[in-house]
Amino acid sequence: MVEIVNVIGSGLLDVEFDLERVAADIGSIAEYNPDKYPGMYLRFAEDAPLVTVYRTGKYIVTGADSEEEAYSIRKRLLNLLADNEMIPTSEDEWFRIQNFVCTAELGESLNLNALTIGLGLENTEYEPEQFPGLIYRPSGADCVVLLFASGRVVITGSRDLDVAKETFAVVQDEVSDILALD
DNA sequence: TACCTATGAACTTATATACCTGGCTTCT
DNA sequence: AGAAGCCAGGTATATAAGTTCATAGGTA
Repeated sequence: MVEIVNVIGSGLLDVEFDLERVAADIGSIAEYNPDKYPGMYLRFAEDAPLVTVYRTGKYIVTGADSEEEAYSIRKRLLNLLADNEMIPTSEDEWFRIQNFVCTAELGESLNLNALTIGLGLENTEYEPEQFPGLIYRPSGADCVVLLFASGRVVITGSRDLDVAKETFAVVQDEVSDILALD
């Protein structure tokens, strides 16, 4: 069972913002400290995903629990800007999911040293003194899998949820084959 | 050698995972 | 006072973004 824990998306509005003014107009849900970071932060509610808006009109949504939530936050951003007459009307406007961060469970404790060998040294990184997880980059898959001795797994870097799910299924098979020989 | 351009990396945010360490508090 | 426990932060992963600073290379 692959569970989404974080969705990151980015988009473009075909306008240039004066973030100082935008932050002032929007009020307390906006936070802008150009000395610290060039983006303006926007959070609709305490536990809501974070939106980072840039001078160029580009923006990022981080911390969504689903693709739907990321899109609904984007819609709220568009509505908010429209209400404040910073209307981003353009054909160039776009938004896409850039990264799904997921967790999953293999249901058994893992011998990470055996897995490093079994999954292939060229595809794995395991330095327990540096980080307790095994970093696995399955060849061909455009995502990265972190495996922990507890059997818990993190799948990250995928733009497509189905890719993350398929990758986990493959890893699940590979791991059970390797551990059967161990 | 001096100056200019180009590249690249750190910064920030979210999030799970887990292991170590330092600092602080609490209990004996 | 010393031991024990707890909490926070650093370690690593992906990804977008703009700014800023460093370094590399090339040209004069």
